[in-house]
Amino acid sequence: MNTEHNDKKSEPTKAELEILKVIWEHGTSTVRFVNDKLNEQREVNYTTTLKLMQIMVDKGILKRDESSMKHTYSLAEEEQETTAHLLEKFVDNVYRGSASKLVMQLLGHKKTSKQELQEIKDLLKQLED
Amino acid sequence: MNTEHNDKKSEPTKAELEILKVIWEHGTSTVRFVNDKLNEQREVNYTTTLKLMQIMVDKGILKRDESSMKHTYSLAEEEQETTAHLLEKFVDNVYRGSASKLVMQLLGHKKTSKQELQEIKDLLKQLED
DNA sequence: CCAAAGGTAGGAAATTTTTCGTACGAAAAA
DNA sequence: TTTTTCGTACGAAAAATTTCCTACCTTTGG
Repeated sequence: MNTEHNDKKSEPTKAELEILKVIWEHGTSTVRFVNDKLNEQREVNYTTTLKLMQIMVDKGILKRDESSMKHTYSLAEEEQETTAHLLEKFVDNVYRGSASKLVMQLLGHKKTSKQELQEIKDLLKQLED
Repeated sequence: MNTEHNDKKSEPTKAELEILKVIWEHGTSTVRFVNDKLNEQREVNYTTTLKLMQIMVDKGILKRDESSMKHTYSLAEEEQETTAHLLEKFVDNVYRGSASKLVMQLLGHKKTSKQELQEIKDLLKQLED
């Protein structure tokens, strides 16, 4: 028996999601890189980010490559798997499971740009097969 | 100066969202009612729910009517305002602001029923005006 | 009137999440 | 070689969230 893993497929917390966002956008990263990105938004201590990423490995959200001194961290699960899971929960929690209610609000929302709207329509057209 | 209010438009926490769900579904409620609903899912102590709802009043998420002994709690903000706000954040956090990416995943998702899918399509058709 | 049932208030404990201090090892620079 | 820089490990503090205990008040039933 080697490493001690935490098996529960736990949801990322708020701070963990921030880190995920960086890795989703830039791919496999070092702690230094992620921390620098976070610091473009707000001040975070390096060891804070390190600790969080270690926790995420323990939770099974990230994988760590320890072969070189500067460990690199990558996704344990595809971005789409994770977001799909988050989306499902979100629809349940906020729209009582009604995906169409969500889309309705999205389309009615001023912040959704014309371009986004057009993309969504195109998408739907494609689905007519 | 009378009551001490907390002005920050703070996001509901996880536990608070559970309570919001009940009030969204059933409207203005007493603590007893909300607590009973919650207990259909998991065991929660009455005073826990009470405390949470008091906190939500302080945060400005709920309003309290204290005129009768059994206080009743109602929404301080329309359901749609709240969910729109949550949705916007969700799109930003999980889909880097791309609403179409979200819809794409929703449509591709097995858990989205045929019926939901049809509703969404109809909705889009309606928007062709 | 008295007891029981059911309500609110508020502090504090318990838990979870976030942050950081300190120790220590490896690599790079002087 | 020595010092400085940069990395990880890990425990524990701090902060946020969730839970519940206790006190006390009001209403209801006997």
